Amino acid sequence: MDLSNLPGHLIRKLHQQSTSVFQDRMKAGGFDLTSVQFAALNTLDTNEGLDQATVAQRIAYDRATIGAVIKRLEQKGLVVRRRDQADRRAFKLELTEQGKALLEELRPIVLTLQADILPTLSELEQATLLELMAKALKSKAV
Amino acid sequence: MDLSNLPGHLIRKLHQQSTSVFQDRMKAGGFDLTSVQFAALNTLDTNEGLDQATVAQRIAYDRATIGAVIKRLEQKGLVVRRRDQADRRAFKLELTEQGKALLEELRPIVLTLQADILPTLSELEQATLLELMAKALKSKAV
DNA sequence: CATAATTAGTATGTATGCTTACTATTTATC
DNA sequence: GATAAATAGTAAGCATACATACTAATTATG
Repeated sequence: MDLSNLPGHLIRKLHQQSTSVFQDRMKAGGFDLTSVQFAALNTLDTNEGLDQATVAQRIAYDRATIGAVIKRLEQKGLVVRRRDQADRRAFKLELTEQGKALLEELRPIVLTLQADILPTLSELEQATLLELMAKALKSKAV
Repeated sequence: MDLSNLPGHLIRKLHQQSTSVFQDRMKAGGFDLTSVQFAALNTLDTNEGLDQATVAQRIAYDRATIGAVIKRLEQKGLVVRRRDQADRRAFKLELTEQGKALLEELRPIVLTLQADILPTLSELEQATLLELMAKALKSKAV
């Protein structure tokens, strides 16, 4: 039984390649941010005042994981957490000026890097792959 | 900037879906094994006496990660490690009878589960996706 | 053949990623 | 309006995943 052609294995390796490219580019640019941290940061910019649970849902992580991610973003001075007065269980999250500035700086880099995740595919092949992945993620029957 | 259509994000979510299906099926069958542990086990069956570094290379993990994985497989009584007399830095890894039996039991389940990772794609679409992923993993120019 | 470079595995530290259980608070329900 | 159910966040535990540094052993090189 050869695993190497099974979906699970191919997907895992592709994910590995993807995060590796992201990390390399961040390191090359002198930035200290993971792809998860970037995703959280980016979600907050377009939606000021979200709480952690909503951020988690938007980028498809569980609450426990996002809690730790936000904690690190806060420690880096990129995000602030304020108790939501309307719902005192929750925090309202906001980017700091530093967070906004970093995000503006990172966005073009992250956009550029996407093509390098799939360097051996033609434009058409990349588009096809993205389309199929998006479809594969839609409404699992289960 | 919408991340949801970028390669990195789609790949991560697909990976998430993939591991989730694997875990669900294992749990449903009453098995206690992760996809990584299965991959290691499967590699050892077809290649008795491999060392950890080679296993890591075969399934594309780093040495530190595979060391912990093998340790857990050993604790579960599925694998034994013997010092390689020809190279006393290394261990030769072998499946126990229990390991072999479990593997035989799991293989058909793992094969079946692969289709459920991509439930919304047609046969042709699945084949196309696998082909493109395989190509995307080939010889990164860098 | 002595020493340098490499290699196998471990240890440590950081960061996901998920589960279960817990507290505090809010919403639903009777 | 009291109580039950649900929700936000945290805590603890387990399992990847990778980088760096370390020890022990092997191989390359002068």
